[in-house]
Amino acid sequence: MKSASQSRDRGIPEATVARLPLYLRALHGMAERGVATVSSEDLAVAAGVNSAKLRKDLSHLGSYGTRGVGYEVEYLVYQISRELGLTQDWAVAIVGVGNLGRALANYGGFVSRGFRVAALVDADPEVVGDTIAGLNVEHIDELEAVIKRRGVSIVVLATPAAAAQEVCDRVISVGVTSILNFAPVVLSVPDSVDVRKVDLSIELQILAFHEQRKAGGPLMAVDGQ
Amino acid sequence: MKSASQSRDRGIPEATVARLPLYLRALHGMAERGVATVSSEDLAVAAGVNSAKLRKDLSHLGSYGTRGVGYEVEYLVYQISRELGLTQDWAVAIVGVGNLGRALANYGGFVSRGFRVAALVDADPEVVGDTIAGLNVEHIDELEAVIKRRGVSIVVLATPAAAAQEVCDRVISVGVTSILNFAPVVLSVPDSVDVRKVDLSIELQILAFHEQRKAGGPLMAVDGQ
DNA sequence: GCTACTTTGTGCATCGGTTCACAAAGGGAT
DNA sequence: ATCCCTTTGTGAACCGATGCACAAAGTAGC
Repeated sequence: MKSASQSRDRGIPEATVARLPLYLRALHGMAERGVATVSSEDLAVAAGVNSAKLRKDLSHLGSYGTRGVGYEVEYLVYQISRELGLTQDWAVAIVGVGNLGRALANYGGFVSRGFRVAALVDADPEVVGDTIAGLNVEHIDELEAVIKRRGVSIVVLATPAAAAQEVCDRVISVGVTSILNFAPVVLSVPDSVDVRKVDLSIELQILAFHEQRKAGGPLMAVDGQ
Repeated sequence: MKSASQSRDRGIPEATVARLPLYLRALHGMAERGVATVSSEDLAVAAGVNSAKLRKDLSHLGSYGTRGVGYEVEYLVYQISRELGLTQDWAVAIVGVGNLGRALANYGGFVSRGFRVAALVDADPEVVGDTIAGLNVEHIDELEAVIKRRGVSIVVLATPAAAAQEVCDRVISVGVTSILNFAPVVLSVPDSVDVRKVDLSIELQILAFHEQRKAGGPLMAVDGQ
C-alpha cells in the first residue's frame, strides 16, 4: 500500500497544484452554463491540457469521478476549492499603489474567489488618504499595524524594486508567510515563507527569444516546428 | 559526440531560457555598480539560483567563462542579450487599456530593455483618443492596420476575458506570432504561435494552497518546518 | 443477470531538468 | 617552469512530471 494513512496522500505535486486553478476556472464556466457532469476529456480541452494529465492530477485529490460517466461539476468545484483553501476567505494587502497596485486593487478576478483586498498601503503622501476601489490608502508607517488589525495573511508587493526587500522583511516580521512579488528583485526570505514572483518584463523576454528563433532562424537548421 | 554541427547546440532548454532574463537583470545591476568580473557562485546568489544550475545554463550558450576567474560581466550581458534577441528592439502593442493595460503602458520595465510600446488599442469610445504614456489610444477597428503600420510583433492582451479570443484571432491573422495574455481564458491558437499566460488570480490561489497547509495543517502530520 | 460500451484511475516507460562531484583549465606566486 | 589555488564546464545519477495504454469499474440496454 501507499505510505501512511490511506489514499489521500497529503503530498500533491507542485505541478498539479499549479493547474488546479485552471481546472477550477473551466469548471466554474461549465457550472454557469448549467453543465452537470463532465468527462476528463472535455474538461481537459476546456482547461487546455492533456486528459491523462488531468485525470492524474485529480487522482491526487481523491477518487471523485465515476467510471463510465465522468465528474460531477458542482462536486468537483467544491473539492478543488477546498483543496486550494478557497472555502475560507483570504485577506490580501497590496503594498505600493502605483499604476500596477491600482490595477490590482480594481482587478475583479481577485475578489471573485476567496480573496478580499483588505488593505492598500503606500509611502507617497500624495496618495495616502485617497480612496481606491473603495479602500482608504494607508501610510507605510502603519504597515505592521494594518496587517495585524485586518488579519492579512497574503501580501502583494507592487512597490518599486528598491523598496521591496524592506517591505518584505517588515511583513514577515508580523507573521506573513505568503507573498506575491511584482517587483523585479530577488527577495531573500526564510524557508518558511512562500514567495511567488510575477515579472512582466521576463515574460516578454521569453517571447522575444522564441520570436527571434522564428524570424531570424532561417539561416540555421530548419528544425522549424 | 553531440548531434549536429558543434558546441552551440541550437536547442536551449526551455527552463534555461526562462532563467536567462533573471541572470541578465542581476548582471545589469552588477554592471551599474562597476563590477567587472563575477563568479558563477556570486551570480547565482544574486539571481536566486543554485550555482551548478547557473553554470549549466550558461554552458548552453557557449563557453563564455574563464576557469579560475569567472565571467566578464559586460561580455556576458551582451551574449545573453543577443541570445534572447534583445539587441534588436521589439514593437509591442497593448490591447485593452483598462486598469491593467494602463499600468503596463506606464511600466518602466518594458521599455527599459529592448521593448517599445508602439501602440495602445481599445474598444471603449470613452478612452479611444486619450493619450496614455505619451501614446494615442486607437480604436479596435484599426487593430490590424495599426499592427501592420507600426511593425508590431508582440501583442499584450489586457482585454476582458470575453474579448480575448477574438482579438487573438485577429492579430494572428495579420502575422503576429507572440502573445502575452493577461485575460483569464485559454486561448486557442495554431502551433506556430507562442502564447504566454499571466494570471494574477492563479498565483494567489497557489499561495493560498500553501498557506492553508501551513496554517490549517496542524491536525495533520507535523511536517510543519 | 449478461453483454457491450464508456470513462476513470494508474502502472510503466520516458523525458526533461536538477544536482552532485570532479576532471580540465586557467591564474598567480615563487 | 613548476606548484597550488580557484573556478569553470560537464558526465552521470537522481528526481519529478508527462503521456501511453490498459485493466478496473461503472452505466445502459436487453
